[in-house]
Amino acid sequence: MPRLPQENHGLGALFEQWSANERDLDKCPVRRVLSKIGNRWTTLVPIALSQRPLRFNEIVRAIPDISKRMLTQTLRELERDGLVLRQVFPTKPPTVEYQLTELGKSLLEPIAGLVSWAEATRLEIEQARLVFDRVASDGANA
Amino acid sequence: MPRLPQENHGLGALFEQWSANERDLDKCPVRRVLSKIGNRWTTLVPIALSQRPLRFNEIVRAIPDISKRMLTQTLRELERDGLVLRQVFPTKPPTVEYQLTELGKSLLEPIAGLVSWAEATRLEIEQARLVFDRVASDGANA
DNA sequence: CAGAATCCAATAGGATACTG
DNA sequence: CAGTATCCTATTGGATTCTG
Repeated sequence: MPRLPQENHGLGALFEQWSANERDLDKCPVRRVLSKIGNRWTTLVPIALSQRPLRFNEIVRAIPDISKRMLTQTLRELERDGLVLRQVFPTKPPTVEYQLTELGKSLLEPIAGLVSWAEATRLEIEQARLVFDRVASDGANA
Repeated sequence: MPRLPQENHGLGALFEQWSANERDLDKCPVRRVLSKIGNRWTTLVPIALSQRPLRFNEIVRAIPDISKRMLTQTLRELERDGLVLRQVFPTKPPTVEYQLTELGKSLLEPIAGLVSWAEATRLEIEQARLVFDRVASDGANA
C-alpha cells in the first residue's frame, strides 16, 4: 500500500492552490497573515493591550524597546485593521487611550497557541541545536 | 463593581513578567517564537513540506519566489532546530530529501490556527479598512 | 502627553555566477 | 541536482529633533 500524502490541517493544500498561480502569490491567505505576524510589533502591541486599555506612553513602558516611531506606525495599522480602538479625551495635555476591539481580542487566541507551542517545545529544540552544532563542529575538525 | 483586568489566555501576564527585567527581553518566550515566525520563509517551508517530503528543487518550485540562497539558509535553521530532517542519497547527481520531523509537524497546528483566524476575519478587516481610509480622506479634504 | 518629520544603521533578502 | 560565494538592493527600524 503506497504511503498517502499526510494532509496536515489542510495547510499544504491551501498553500499549493495559491502557489499554482504565480501572479497572486501575495494574495495567498497563508502569506497574508504571516506577513502581518512577521512584523515585530504587530503582535506585541495587542499582547500589551490584552489586560486593559493603555495610553501611548504606558505602551512604551510595557514594551521598553519599542521606539515612538514604530509604536505610532503599529498602532495606526492595528487601528486601520479594526483590531485596536483609539480614543482621545480632550484634556490638557491630551489623553489618548488604546484598547483592543473584539476582533483584536480574538487574535490573542491563535497567538497564544503559538506561544504555548514554543514553551512546550523549547527544551526539545535546544537539545536539537546542541546535537546539530556538535556534529557540525565534529565535521569541521575531522 | 470595578472592571477587572480581562486576562486573556495568560499572554499579558507572561509578557509582563519578562518586560520587567529589561536585560533579558529577548529571552521572553513570546518574543522568541515571534522572531522565528517573523522570518518570511521559516513558516512557508514547513507548510510546503506538510504533505510529503520534497527535494531541494521541488521546494523551490513549491515556493516560486524563494531564492536558493534563502532556501538553503532556512533549511539549515529548521534542521538545526530539529524541525526538518535532511537525508542524502548517494546517487549521481546526489538526491537530497527534506521532511518534517514530528516536532516540525507539530508546528503546523498553531500555524493553522493563525491562518484560520485570518480567513475567518478577512472580510471584517477589509471592511474596517474601508471605513478607516474613508474617514482619513474625509479628514484630509475637510 | 502624543505624536510628526527627518536622517541614518542594520538586516533581510534577491541576482548572478560558480562548483562537485 | 544541490548547493556556495559574492555583490547589491530594499525594507525595517532606531535616534534625534520638533510641535500642539
